[in-house]
Amino acid sequence: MNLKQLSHMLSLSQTTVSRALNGYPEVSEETRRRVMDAAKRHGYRPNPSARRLATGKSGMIGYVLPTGAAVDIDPHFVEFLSGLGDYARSHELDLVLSPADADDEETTYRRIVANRQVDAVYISSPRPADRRLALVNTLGIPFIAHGRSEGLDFDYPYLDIDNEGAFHEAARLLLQLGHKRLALINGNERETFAIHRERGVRRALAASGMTLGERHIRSVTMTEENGYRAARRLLEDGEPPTAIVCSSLIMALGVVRAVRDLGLTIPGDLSLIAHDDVFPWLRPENFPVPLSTTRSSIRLAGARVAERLAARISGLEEGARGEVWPVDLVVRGSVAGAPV
Amino acid sequence: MNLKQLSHMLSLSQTTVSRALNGYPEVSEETRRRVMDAAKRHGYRPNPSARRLATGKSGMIGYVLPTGAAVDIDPHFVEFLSGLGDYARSHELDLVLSPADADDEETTYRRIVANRQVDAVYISSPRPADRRLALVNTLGIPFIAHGRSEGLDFDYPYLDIDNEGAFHEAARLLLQLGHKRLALINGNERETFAIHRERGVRRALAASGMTLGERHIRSVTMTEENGYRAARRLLEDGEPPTAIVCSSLIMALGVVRAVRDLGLTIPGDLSLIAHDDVFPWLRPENFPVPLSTTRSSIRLAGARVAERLAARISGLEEGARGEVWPVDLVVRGSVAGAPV
DNA sequence: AGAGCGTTCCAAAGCGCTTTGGCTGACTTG
DNA sequence: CAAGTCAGCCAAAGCGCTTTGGAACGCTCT
Repeated sequence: MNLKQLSHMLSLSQTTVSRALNGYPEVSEETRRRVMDAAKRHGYRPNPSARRLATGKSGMIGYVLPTGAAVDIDPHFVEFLSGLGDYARSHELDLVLSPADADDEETTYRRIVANRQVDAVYISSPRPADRRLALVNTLGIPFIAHGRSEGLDFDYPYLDIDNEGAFHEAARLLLQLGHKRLALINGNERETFAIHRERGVRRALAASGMTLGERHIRSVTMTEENGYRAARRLLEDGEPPTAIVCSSLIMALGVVRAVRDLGLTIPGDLSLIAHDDVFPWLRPENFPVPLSTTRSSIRLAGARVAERLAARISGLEEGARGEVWPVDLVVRGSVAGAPV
Repeated sequence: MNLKQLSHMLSLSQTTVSRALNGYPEVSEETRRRVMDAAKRHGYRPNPSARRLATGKSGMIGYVLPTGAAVDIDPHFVEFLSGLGDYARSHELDLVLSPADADDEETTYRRIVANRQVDAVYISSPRPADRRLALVNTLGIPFIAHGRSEGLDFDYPYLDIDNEGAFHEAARLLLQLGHKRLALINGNERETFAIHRERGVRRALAASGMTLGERHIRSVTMTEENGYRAARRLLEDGEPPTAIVCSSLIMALGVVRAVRDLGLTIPGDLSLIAHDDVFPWLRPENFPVPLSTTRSSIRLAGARVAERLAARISGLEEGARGEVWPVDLVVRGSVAGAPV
């Protein structure tokens, strides 16, 4: 059943039927109703390929997926996707993942824009001066960044959580509990979120007249193993920290293991707070000692990004609106006063 | 630059240019070369929307993503995706994720097929008598299942690992080490892979004249918490197992925690083997006691599925070819002889 | 020389939609 | 009452590609 047949059936022109269906004003209400009815009754669905050729709109949102033998997709991605899907599903929006060589994403961005394969894209975890943002900005395709960049000479729309605030609060709590030696096990230092978190911790320390020494900060890819190594190095130091703030639950697993291996205890010898993006399969309350966290559902962020992307596509949202979500500090058993 | 302009430029018809570019035989080699040259020089790229309308082929592969508030996407998905992307990238194949209500995926499958949105789909972890397989099979779209179903009255192409064999080997090893009380912490019992794994364990036990008692098998969703609970229930039983085979690394985390909480040790009191899909961020060799595993890279599977999907799209692969990959049994410190 | 054939190209008809630029007829306006 | 306005509809021209059904040409063969 295509437009031609449907319009013939109604003794109307394709023009009128098309307009009736797409809510254009130049068609009488009665005709519109008649058309809508017939369309529903015959299960007419406009052919997306045809519509796409005619309009240049695809009804899909895009994501360029960096791949390569040495590239690991962040496990958070799947949760973000869940949220995105939650929204997209109810709006018949599809998501197209365009795998790209991690060393040359630009080509892929250009391709999907030139081909008009998607109506909008989202960009995850932009780094400082992220080239992808500059690129999509000049290419003129609607987009939203999940996370922020720094040092760009233009504004852009984004959704981010208050990483700095979250880690500021976490550090402040630890300081209030009397800890004098704080350490930070952070994500890769090239990531903006890691920079913000470090900033938060530094700000809290500064407020108490302290600083974060070189030796008390580790920036690594967020794996269990790296968490372990970082923690060992910190704890085996001459002046080991009495409290650690850690950028992910997965790394926290490694920290806990290191603490055990060294015969120490949480929170007796070490207080620990980690950031929790809320995984269904690994929950901080189930850590050997329930883990205090700065919590923010990455899933909700996914849904919100999808929603805003849809709004941008339909022109409801414009400009470089930034949105920063507050982060909860959830205190559980893993923090205590500094050891004497 | 479109076909019309290019052909005008060459003083050829659109037909000829199109055929030259697409490798049809009815064009002379000289003309083809001339066309190819000009196309490359002017950076001509056929408009995919137009091509798609004309041919009905989209150059994309599809995946229906079940979503919903209560639905969690399997974290393995992201690794599978990595592999898929590795292959797809080099072939300019995109992947479209169509989010669907988890309770009604059928509508979405019908839509993407009717709309010819994708040239092929893959279906993950089919369950026994999986309706999706029956559906795509009748809809006639090329597909490949990652995993197997059971009890279907037709054959279908799939890629699976030898779950039964893997768990058979794991159980056999434990039996050889003198363990008399084996337990299995499995994935959801409705999943085919869980059924196969159970079958493998039972077969090994049967070969030694033993059986797997009701109390010694747990089938749960694969989270850390469920691993913990299952292990506690097993180990606090009157006749606790001396060895556990476990369906995932994430659950194994929970098992290890339970063992600790109960004041037991691995492998002194309990031997443990888990299945490892190979995550970059959680490695069995880094468990408190290095974990023995049945190992199979889900990432490689993703790449292979993409490859076969591409082959099916281009007609190079046909029929219901099944492919079963062997699984490595990697022995590490977590297994030992049965306690006396 | 004329029929027959294979090669190489072309014009035009799709694919199914949106959108431009009118056309009609009824209704207001001075 | 003529001119202007406006709602409501339509024909046809795109969008840029593939593919069908020839046509033209040069060749071989009888």
